[in-house]
Order: sequence, then structure tokens, then C-alpha cells
Amino acid sequence: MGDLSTAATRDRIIDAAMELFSEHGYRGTSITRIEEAAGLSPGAGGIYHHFPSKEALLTAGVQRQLSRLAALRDIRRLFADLGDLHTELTLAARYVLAELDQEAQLLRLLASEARHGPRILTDAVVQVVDLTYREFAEWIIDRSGSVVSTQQADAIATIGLGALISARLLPNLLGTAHSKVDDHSIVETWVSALEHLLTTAKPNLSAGTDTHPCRGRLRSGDVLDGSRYEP
Amino acid sequence: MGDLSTAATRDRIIDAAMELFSEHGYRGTSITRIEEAAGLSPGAGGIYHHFPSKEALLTAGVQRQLSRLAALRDIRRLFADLGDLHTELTLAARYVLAELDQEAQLLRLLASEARHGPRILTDAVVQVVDLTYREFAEWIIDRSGSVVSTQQADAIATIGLGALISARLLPNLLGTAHSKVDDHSIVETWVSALEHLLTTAKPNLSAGTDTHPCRGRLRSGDVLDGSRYEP
DNA sequence: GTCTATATTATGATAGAC
DNA sequence: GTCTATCATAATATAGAC
Repeated sequence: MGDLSTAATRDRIIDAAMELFSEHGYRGTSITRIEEAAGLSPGAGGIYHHFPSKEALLTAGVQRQLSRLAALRDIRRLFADLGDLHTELTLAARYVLAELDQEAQLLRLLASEARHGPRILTDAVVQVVDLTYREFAEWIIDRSGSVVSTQQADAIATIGLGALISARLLPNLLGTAHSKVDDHSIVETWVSALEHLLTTAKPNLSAGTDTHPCRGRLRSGDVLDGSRYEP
Repeated sequence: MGDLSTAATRDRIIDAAMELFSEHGYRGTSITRIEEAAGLSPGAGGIYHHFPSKEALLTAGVQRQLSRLAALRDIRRLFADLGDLHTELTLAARYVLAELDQEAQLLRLLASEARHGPRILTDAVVQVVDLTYREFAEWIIDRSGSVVSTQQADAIATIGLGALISARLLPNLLGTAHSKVDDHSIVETWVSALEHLLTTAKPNLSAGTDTHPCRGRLRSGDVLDGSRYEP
């Protein structure tokens, strides 16, 4: 039981630290404040019975969060091959927004400290952000039947994921910024845009006489039945 | 001449401070390091002959940057009413990317300190980010001939600007993140998506039998001549 | 395991010589 | 206006009682 209590205290310290780190930054958070928030005696080095240093506490917090996210990653492939592009994109958008909410604390922390903190932070960026982009780009290529080029898929992934990330991260990061748009409008608009990008991609990027990338091969099937556009 | 030298030193201090603040954060940057980077004697309080406190230095730096941006704001309305939506969007995308590059330092700083720094920082967020969103949303409404609703315009602005902001800000903010996509692909993809959103917006959002927002009224005119889509 | 007390260093800021 | 020297404070981390 002594060990259980220890583990609980350790978790409480990590909880408090991650919250404060993400809110005030690593250097803006003192050991004393963490102890206070964790219910320990402020100013006493109680933390050092659980972590050898402040940086080790940061590392442990990030690693714990990464472990939780890794568990979610396995669920990620649940929605795929539903057959209907519109439905898949809608689910994908909602899922990404929900995951961004869960990652909000970590992302705030990374935004402040990723460039100069310990290596675990840059690793976290790769695992959370970079991997998501790569997976989405690969999904785009697969979903298009390899019609879009790697470069096109990367561009679509950058635009698409970037839009959702900004929609969630900017207000969170900059304080209460720009007007609040409800999620339904965000998702609906995003799906419309992505649907367009995925169904009008050209097989390759060599510019013809038309400067628009709108003439290319269309994926038939579930979404584009040709009757939706009314010239 | 003594005054000129003073002003030059003051500017050098601000240069060094803004660079270090944006890179290591406000609390992660010591007065000593700023003095060192500005060519003053490290550890001496040389800075305090130009600024009453560290926070006043931060404020002066942000204000100087905001002044420079305010000058650019007047040029912003140069590209409008070119008549061709595709061209306008392409110019808008390139302009936003270029401005994001110029604002990179300030945005890094705001991402780290906006939530708890002095009020000038939240003001900066409003002036730089919030105002841009509002202007873009208004431009969308005007450009569509008031066909899109305010809510739709906000959603399109959020998606559209968010995509560009993420494309530039994330690598900048998180260190070297996700694969580098060249600007041409970014702009081309973004223009295609925004063109679609602006030309297929429905007059209002009440859901009909079609769950897609793709059937709505089309703006004729310069862009959509009906021949670009090949059903 | 947690507290009291404290060592040690880093940092924001000031006084006074030149 | 800039430097040398220094103060005062806050923060990381440790030693030892209970």
C-alpha cells in the first residue's frame, strides 16, 4: 500500500507539473508551485523523492502522455474503407478535432519548449504531429487509388490537417483569439474542401494549358456522381 | 550624435531581445544574455539605461513589431477586385505566407507568452491574428456577393487561413516538423480548395435532402465557366 | 515519504566610477 | 552612456529530523 500511495503522489505531481508547464511554460513554473499544486509542502523538495530533477519530471510527464497517445493510435485505423468518402472524411475530421482536444496540453507545452527542451520533446513532436501528417498523406494516396502523387498528397495533408490544427490550436495557444466558429460548420466546410481536393486531383503535376488543378481525372464511385455541379 | 548612438544601441537591444525571447521564451532569456547578444558587457545592467525593466523591453519590442506590421496593413488592400477569383486567391495565399514569414518571430513569442504576459501581447494577438481572420471573412462575404452567410464565411476563413498558418507556423514553432512541401504545391492546393468553397456555398445553411454543401448557387463570372468540371 | 531548514546558484535590478 | 561591483530575491536542489 505504501507503494500505491507513492505511485498516486507521483501521478499527482506529474498532473500538476504538466498542467503548469503547459500553461506557464517550463521555466515559468517553479518547483515550489508544482509542490503546492500537488498538495505537498511548498518550498520543501518533496518532488525530489520522486524525480531526480525538474527536467526529469518534464520528461516523465511527456512520456506518460505519449504512452496514452500511443494507445489511441491503435484505434486510429478503425475508420477506413467505409466506402463513402464523405462519411470517412467527416469521421476523420471529428476524430482529429477530438484528438487535438486531448493533446491540447501537450501541444501547448511543445509549442513553448520543443525547440530547446530535452530530446523527448522533439521526439514527441515527431510522434504526435509528424506521424499524423504522414499517415494522413498515405491514406490520401491509398484512398485515391494512387492517382495523386506523393507531392500532391503531402500538400493536401498539409492543407487539410493544418486547417483543423489551427482551428483548435490557435485559440488554445493564443488565448481567446478570433471568432468562435462551431464545430459543425468547421467539419462541414473542411469535408467539402477535402472532398474537392481528393476528387479533382490530377494524375501528375506537369502544368498543361490550364493553370488550374481542376480538370484532372475524377474518382467516380460514392461521391462524385456528376450531378452535383450545375454549370 | 550621442543621441543617434543611443537610439542605435536601443534598437540593437530590442533586436537581440526579440530574437532571444522568441527563441527561448521570455523567462528563458536572461538580461545578461541579451546584453551579451547586443554587444554590451554581460552582467552589467547596461540595459537599464534604455529600459526601466525587462518587461518594458518586451513591451517595446512587441510595439515596434506591431508598428511595422501596421504599415504593411495599408498595403493589404492592394490586391482586391482583380476580377479573377483564381488570381486573387493565389495572390492572397502568397501574401499571407510572406506575411507569416515576417511575423514568424512575433508569432513564436506570442505562442509562448500570449496567455500570461503583459496586456500588449494579447493586444498583439488581436491585431495580428484576429484582425486578419475578420478581414478575410469580410472579403469572402463581399467577394461572394453576400451569398455566403456570416457563419459560412467565418468557417471558410477559419479553414482557409488556418491551413496557411499551420503550414508556416508549425514547422517554425515545433522545430523541424513534418515533411517539407514546397510553396507552389501549397498555394496551388489551397487555391483549389478555397475556389471550391467560395463557388459552391449555399445561400443558407438549413440542411435539405442533400447532406453535402455542394449543390448550392454558383457564382458565375470569371472563374466558373462550367467547362472545368467534367462529369 | 514527507516535512523543516538550508546551501548554492542564477537573475533582475541598482550605485557609483569614468 | 557604458562599465565594475554589488544587492536582493527567487529558484533548484540537498541534509537531516520524524
